[in-house]
Amino acid sequence: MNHLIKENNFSDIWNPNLSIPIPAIDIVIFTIYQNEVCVVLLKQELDWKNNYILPGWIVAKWYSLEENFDNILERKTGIRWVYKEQLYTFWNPDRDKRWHTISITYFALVWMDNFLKNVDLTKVAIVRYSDINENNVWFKDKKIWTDHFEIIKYAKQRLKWKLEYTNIAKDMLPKKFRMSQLQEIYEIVLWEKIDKRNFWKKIFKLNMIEETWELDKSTNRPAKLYRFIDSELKIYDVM
Amino acid sequence: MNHLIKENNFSDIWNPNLSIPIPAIDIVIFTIYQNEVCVVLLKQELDWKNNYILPGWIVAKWYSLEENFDNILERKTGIRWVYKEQLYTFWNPDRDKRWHTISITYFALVWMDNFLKNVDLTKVAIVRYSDINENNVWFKDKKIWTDHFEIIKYAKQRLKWKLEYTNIAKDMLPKKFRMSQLQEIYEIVLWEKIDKRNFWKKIFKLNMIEETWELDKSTNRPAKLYRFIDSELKIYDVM
DNA sequence: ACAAAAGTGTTTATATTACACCCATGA
DNA sequence: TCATGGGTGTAATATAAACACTTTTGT
Repeated sequence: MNHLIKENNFSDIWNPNLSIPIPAIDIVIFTIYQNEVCVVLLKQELDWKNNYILPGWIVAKWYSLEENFDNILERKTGIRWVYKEQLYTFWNPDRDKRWHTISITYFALVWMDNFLKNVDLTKVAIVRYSDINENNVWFKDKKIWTDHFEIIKYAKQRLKWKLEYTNIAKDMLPKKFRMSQLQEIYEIVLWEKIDKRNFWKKIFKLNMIEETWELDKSTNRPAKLYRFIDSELKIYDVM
Repeated sequence: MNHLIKENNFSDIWNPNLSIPIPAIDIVIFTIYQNEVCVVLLKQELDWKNNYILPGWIVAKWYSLEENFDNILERKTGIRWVYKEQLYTFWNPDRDKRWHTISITYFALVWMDNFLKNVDLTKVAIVRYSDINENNVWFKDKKIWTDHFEIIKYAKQRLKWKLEYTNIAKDMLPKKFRMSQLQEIYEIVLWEKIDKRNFWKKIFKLNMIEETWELDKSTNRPAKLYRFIDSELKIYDVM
């Protein structure tokens, strides 16, 4: 761990007379695991329930939002170097009336293999998006706050939109990948079956990826490996 | 003025040891005036320069972001009841190093006639978007902060996107309008000439507007008046 | 020889673009 | 009667969708 913002208990801000709300960052981390969209949440023993919450913490002064994001992500989950994007800033309708926070939300994407190398699994839970529902209740009696659920839904929507008109899929894949792996990401996130010939044409018309001339022999018939042309997020005019 | 958040000098937050940044709202108000996209800015005498700034102020605790927005907008400009949309939350790279604010930015749209009824023109300036430029300098020696310029550019981009796939134009028009007025909005904001037959087909395929069966006789040949079908913002699948 | 995933084109339907003339009214 | 903006349809092009069989390898 380097460049972590020094531990700060923020003891000065709990004064009930403070006239401003407290800015905080909350992070929705998505990854594809077992052919499903999954969310990384913190396990938290709170009150009498077993709750899951989004990784998040108070924003420290004199550091940029990005620095605060990196710091909170690493501290809370052990993960570093992810794709991140700001989502929205929510007013947090105080769950417990003792304080007022403003939640600046981000979403992050990780390729599962990278994720497993870095994450601290004692701290986090991997939860299928489809297991999170309107009633705030999951299998195994786990619960999530309604406001966090709303944020996750919003993030999922953003992910779908981005997939259709950017090269964001690169953050859910290894550097080199088979065309079928790319298509799988689209099918899982967009939740629809895609014709592979049409998919191929779409991707190549966008000039999103290129051949590496290497072969992946792990499947029966070896498959060409592709890579993304742009290493940064690229927004395409249409798709 | 009703329901205004009570005046608050926020005297407690200027303590240099406060460990959190100060959340603030900044508002980009767009309107169409003299066939151009214009921005509503505050005139401010600051230091030795004549500056224009975005209307904005610190977020008060225990009020939602929306309530804070309405309050700030009315207090700073006299305007009420506008279309508003949150844009992005920026880290404000302290212009003057004495404090650290986080800027939660919104953009707002007003139809010029409504605007003129409500606005306090002693407080604000109407500035053509095209007169704001990279060098922070305008005609008449007026300046704007670089960070505010970036926010305005971002807002303008958002406006263009929204125009293409939502009914947001309703907030820049009277309740009933001629088709040519609607097309004018599109031509001004998108900055391109549009074929009126194709425009007609596009708008009606989206089911965005309907005829009122009234005629506007103010032009040479009377024109049909239309109105928007949905009174709320509607996002169309494609356009 | 069989199973499994890779690879590859054409046809059809839909959506978008380009384009020009007549009409109703006020001055 | 002329100037002004309003009103209207069709053909061409581009884009998107539907669709099935062959190939290569491992077992």
